Amino acid sequence: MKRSFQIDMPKVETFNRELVIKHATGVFHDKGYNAASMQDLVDATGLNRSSIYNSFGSKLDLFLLCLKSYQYGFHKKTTAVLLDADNAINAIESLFYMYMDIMLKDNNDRGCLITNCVSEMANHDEKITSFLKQNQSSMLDFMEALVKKGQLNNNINTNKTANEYALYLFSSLQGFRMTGILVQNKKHLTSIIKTILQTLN
Amino acid sequence: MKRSFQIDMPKVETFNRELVIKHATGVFHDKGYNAASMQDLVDATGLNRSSIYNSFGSKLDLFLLCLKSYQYGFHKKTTAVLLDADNAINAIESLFYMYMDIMLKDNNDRGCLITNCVSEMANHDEKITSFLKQNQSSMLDFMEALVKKGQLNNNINTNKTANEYALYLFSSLQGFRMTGILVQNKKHLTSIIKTILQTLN
DNA sequence: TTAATTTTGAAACGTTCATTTCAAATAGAT
DNA sequence: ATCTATTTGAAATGAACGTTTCAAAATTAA
Repeated sequence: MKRSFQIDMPKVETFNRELVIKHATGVFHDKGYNAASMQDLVDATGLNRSSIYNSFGSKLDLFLLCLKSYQYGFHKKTTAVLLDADNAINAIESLFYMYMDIMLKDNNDRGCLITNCVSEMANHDEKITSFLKQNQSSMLDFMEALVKKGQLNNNINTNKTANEYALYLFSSLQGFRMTGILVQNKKHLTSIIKTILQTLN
Repeated sequence: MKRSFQIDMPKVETFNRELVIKHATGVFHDKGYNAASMQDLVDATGLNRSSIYNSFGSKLDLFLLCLKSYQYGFHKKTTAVLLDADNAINAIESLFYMYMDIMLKDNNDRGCLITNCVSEMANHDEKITSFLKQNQSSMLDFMEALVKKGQLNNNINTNKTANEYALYLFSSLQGFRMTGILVQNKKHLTSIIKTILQTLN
């Protein structure tokens, strides 16, 4: 990592870092952290064992990068959805539908990488737990801002505070993602979304 | 397993089968399936390696027994809660509070063993997936019957069918259990429960 | 071309994994 | 006491694990 301090810059990384992380993310997403072996990652990325360690540190370090990349991917998709929506309730609804599309795309959905990570690793590794808490916190902030806007524009009722609805939506979204792993039925999933949102109207 | 066909019945199992499964369940619940090693199970149960294989088959077989035992434990707790409740909406609420108590009891909740299993293993192993689907199906049936009763007694509104509310509650419960892993805050969890139930009134 | 630095490949590291093996100890039924 | 089937303990199995090592190949600035 002293590359920028060097005068010479011989042999530089040849592989596409983003692509490698994308492939690694696929492995972790499909198998989970513990069941994903270094050999799986070697096979999926096309990189050599030692190259992975050279460039990414350890399996856990690589996993953390995948989590962050996944989080960023969500962030990008989300802002795209939000720009399209004319009001808060539609934005939230579109968000759920965006997830549903992802869930139904693969025949065997493996759920949300981050939610799976909560289930598999929360309160075990410190770095992971710290990431998960930060992720949760930013998700809640995001939801709260969205609800607050909806309440100001009278799209969302004020039976509960924005903070309370944010917690509810956060919890509901996790449940929805979990449910979709086994319920691969568009009608059922749509019904769940409608019922989740019913209380906000 | 030909024991019952034998005339003689020498040396019989000495350990308490239920207790062994309870201890094994603790390990699986804490670490997840993949991260739980046979050594962990040997340590936790006090049984010898070979005794575990003799009496329970494989690690996966033992895990399946733990899942079933966990499911049965839920069933027992649930029926106790239901007998105490005077109406369906109270029953559902008590159910969520029952979960909350479990979640707050341990400082570091590890979520629901079965939900974690969905996240870690669904759509991988056939036996596991079959168990999970059966569990989901019976949970949905249970919820639907409860909601139907509530709707008959005018405790639960008929904006949605009992089947739709069952799906919603099932999804919500999973989300609630996931959320509780990182949100160890009674006020927040209580708020989530209230918001989940608001739509049924 | 040379010097500098990284990637690469292949092998090996020591550990841990789930599972098996088997002789010895054990205990119920006769 | 004897027979019979099972549990038990300890060791061993081979495979897979994450990680390290290191010489050779590769690449680029000078």
